[in-house]
Amino acid sequence: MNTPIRVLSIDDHQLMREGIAAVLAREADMQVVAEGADGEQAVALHAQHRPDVTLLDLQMPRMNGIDALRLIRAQDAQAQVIVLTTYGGDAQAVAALKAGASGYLLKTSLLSELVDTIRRVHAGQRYVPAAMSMQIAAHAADEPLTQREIEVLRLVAVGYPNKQVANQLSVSAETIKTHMKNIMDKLRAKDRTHAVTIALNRGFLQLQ
Amino acid sequence: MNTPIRVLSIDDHQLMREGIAAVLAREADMQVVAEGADGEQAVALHAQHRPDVTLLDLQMPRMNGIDALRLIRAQDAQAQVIVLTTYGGDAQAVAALKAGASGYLLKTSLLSELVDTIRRVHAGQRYVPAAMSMQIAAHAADEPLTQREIEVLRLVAVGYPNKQVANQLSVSAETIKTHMKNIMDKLRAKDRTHAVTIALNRGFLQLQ
DNA sequence: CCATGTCGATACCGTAGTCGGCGGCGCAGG
DNA sequence: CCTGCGCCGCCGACTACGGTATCGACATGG
Repeated sequence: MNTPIRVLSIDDHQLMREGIAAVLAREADMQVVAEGADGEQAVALHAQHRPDVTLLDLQMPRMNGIDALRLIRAQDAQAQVIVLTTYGGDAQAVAALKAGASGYLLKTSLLSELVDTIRRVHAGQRYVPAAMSMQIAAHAADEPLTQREIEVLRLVAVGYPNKQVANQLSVSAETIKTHMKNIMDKLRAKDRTHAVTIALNRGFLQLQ
Repeated sequence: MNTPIRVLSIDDHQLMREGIAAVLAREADMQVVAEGADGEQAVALHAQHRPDVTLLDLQMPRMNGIDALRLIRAQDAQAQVIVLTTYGGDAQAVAALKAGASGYLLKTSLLSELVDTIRRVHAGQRYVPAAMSMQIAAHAADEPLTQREIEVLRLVAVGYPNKQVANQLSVSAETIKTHMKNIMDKLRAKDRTHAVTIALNRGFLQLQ
């Protein structure tokens, strides 16, 4: 290990970054070369340092992790990014992997799993731990929501009746009903309220 | 500083505990005496070590932080506990402070804020940073939801119609309608779906 | 070309949400 | 003490909205 793995760490929690730094400092073959607190910094720091591996949180201010990931991969198709998040649901994980993530870890992971994943990803492997893979697999057969459906659901979540959603999106209320029907079928929800909580749990929607 | 502040650190994220440990290790007047990963460990470790200050996450497996906090304070009314959480909404913060927390910090806090709060709390002060205080103050005039109302809302969140909520709670459907009316008034929600998302945001309900 | 997403409609029924009113229980303050 | 007051529970009637079913249509893109 003459040349250590150069790691970029992106997380809006300063405490979490300290934790990551402390853990990686104990590994002889790893070195944190830069840290950032939001998506914009992630893109800038990646361009500047070209790290071997980037640890990236989702849910950050200014620019979310998925968008940052896409931009990083657009600038450097070889970029190796491991998403390290609290919990996003299977939909977010799928979105991250589709956007080119090489790993998807939860912050509840063991430290050994983190350093292990960094080494595997640096070696060119894609690695998603078993627990997360199973989560994803459990919903692999489910049709994902379309962008439009998510848009509709986001408005429903904040209490808009169908008619107002329709106005907002400049379509008829009947169209919204059709969308809601499809959404509830896909999510196997009993009603619109249930659809929203399922979508939150699975990561199609975020709070706020 | 001949006798350092003895700190107990409770968080289900091993990475976060590492971060806390790394930060406190740099402070000459602080010392982490034990770490735990859930509420039950929190209670046991507090009884065993009698730390000066306990850092406590909410949202942990086995026993949540609020219940652990209550048990710790029941065993030792002098226990100084700082809640350190991702974000729970004002309702959770209020619940924590009512349960006897001496501080309420977000994991997004600056490191300086954490060590500062530990020193203040150890000195006997109650300390809640400005950002959080304002959050709480913004809803101080709002009437909180009753236990019963939360119970109703929890069932509504998973798609139960009023009639089934009524059966579940062995009351009439009209009673549930009354509860829902009161809930929506208190939360200023437009409908039941909105009520659920507001309750999630403010920490009256948790996902899952 | 055909699958998919988007949009639209009609009609029916059940549920949600509003309004106003009623009663009992337990607890803190005059 | 008993008087509120808050919480819980209950009722009926009315209106609005949600959810179902079953259609049809058009554009895009693999």
